[in-house]
Amino acid sequence: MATIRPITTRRSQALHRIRPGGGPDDRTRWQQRKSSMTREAILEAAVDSLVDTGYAGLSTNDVARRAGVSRGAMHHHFASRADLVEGLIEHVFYHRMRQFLDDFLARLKQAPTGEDPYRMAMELHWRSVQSREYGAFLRLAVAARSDEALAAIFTPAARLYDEIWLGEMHHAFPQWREAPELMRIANDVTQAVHAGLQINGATWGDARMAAVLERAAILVEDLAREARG
Amino acid sequence: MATIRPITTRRSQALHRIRPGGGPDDRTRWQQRKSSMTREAILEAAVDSLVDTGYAGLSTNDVARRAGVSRGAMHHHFASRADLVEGLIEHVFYHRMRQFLDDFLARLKQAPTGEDPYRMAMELHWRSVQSREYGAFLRLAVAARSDEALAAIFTPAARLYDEIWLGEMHHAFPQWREAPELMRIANDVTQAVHAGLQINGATWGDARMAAVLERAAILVEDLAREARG
DNA sequence: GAGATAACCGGCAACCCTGCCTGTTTTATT
DNA sequence: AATAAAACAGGCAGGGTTGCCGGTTATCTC
Repeated sequence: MATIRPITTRRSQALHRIRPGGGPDDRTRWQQRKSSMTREAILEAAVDSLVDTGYAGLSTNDVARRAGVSRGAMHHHFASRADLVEGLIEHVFYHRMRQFLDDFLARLKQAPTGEDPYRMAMELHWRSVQSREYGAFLRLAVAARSDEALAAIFTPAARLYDEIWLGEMHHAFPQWREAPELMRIANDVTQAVHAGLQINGATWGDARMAAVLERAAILVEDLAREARG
Repeated sequence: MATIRPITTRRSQALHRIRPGGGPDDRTRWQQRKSSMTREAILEAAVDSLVDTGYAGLSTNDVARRAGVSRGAMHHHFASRADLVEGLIEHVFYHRMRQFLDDFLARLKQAPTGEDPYRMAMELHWRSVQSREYGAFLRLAVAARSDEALAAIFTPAARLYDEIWLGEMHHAFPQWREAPELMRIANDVTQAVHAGLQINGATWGDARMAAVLERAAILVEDLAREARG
């Protein structure tokens, strides 16, 4: 049983443990450093390509073009399209989560005493679903519904990050410790509503979106009240 | 201002008004009839192709193959991929809505007095988002987020059907007449949650999905209470 | 400094998709 | 019955994508 330490000293260590290989901040070997930089460039371009053209439209050619990298280099880092997709999934999950958690933990640390932490978290999550990475996530999630090969990579990754995510929430909101299932519901409802709004938002317009967001916030507050007593 | 008639005599006339051209049930001219039958077959195959391969992967070739139709016939009915997409969008919206409204109005008519109509409607909607047509809708909605040409066709169609949909709900639940915006929120929350669950469901599993569905149902009942007084 | 190794380059063959275009068969009109 | 028109068939060129492979350059190791 892991001891629960204050979040301010943790800075989402679970995420760091997950991250494979040394990032671009490896100073000793220039070759490896440059290599991992082009790798990152390729993955960033892959996110763009995925968001622009969709999963089926994602082509190694297009990605190499966008990244300003030769097809040879592309093939060196990712031998096949499947390899690229695998790296892409990792990349998308990691960066989206990292972005949210960094923002979240930072604001939790320096929060004004009056601020409602649930509203704050929901607002940050809402911002995170508007990111490029979430666009990529949506593409992948929808494609995985009917592509078994993709699902075989995507679903386990999604489950892993979901687990880490819930763990972080658990640490961030110790008030819910007596009712973890209520917190999980609050989390799931938030994510579901935000995902749904990303799907239907363009049709409904800002006003209707805002109304739904507000109701979701109230629901989470209700759950928090329920958890306290 | 249109007079409000009992739904049982209406059977979603608005939908019939929308539907372009005579369907396959045109008995006079065999040529036209057969033509519209292959057209339907093509569109059905297009739904399959869209769900299987995604919007970018949707190819006229593949659709013709699935429909068991020559490329010539394909080209005759839909001169370009864009034409096919246009027809496909119409087809998907129409059939999904038609399916839901038919089921909904039928069950409303013969509802046992004890049945909660909101739960019933939500259950039917949940079933409808599990349909093939909703899978196609998801593909299109996600693709339209970054494809302007697609969005130019998709968004107006989505708005039109949304309007008809809300109109039908309005007729079906006259109890909300005093608070139409609350009913709209109930509708939007339901659709958003169900969409979000279609995105995240594979990751979360059935138990978590059920919990979210239950909370959404409670929220809708709260809104109904609020609307009554 | 020299060999080993990793990073990168761009061409080739096979395949698929699109849009167009020329025929052929089936149905409608008169 | 004859002409018009709609429905359908399938080939062709142009372009894009994939996976692979031989060659080149930069970096690491000893």
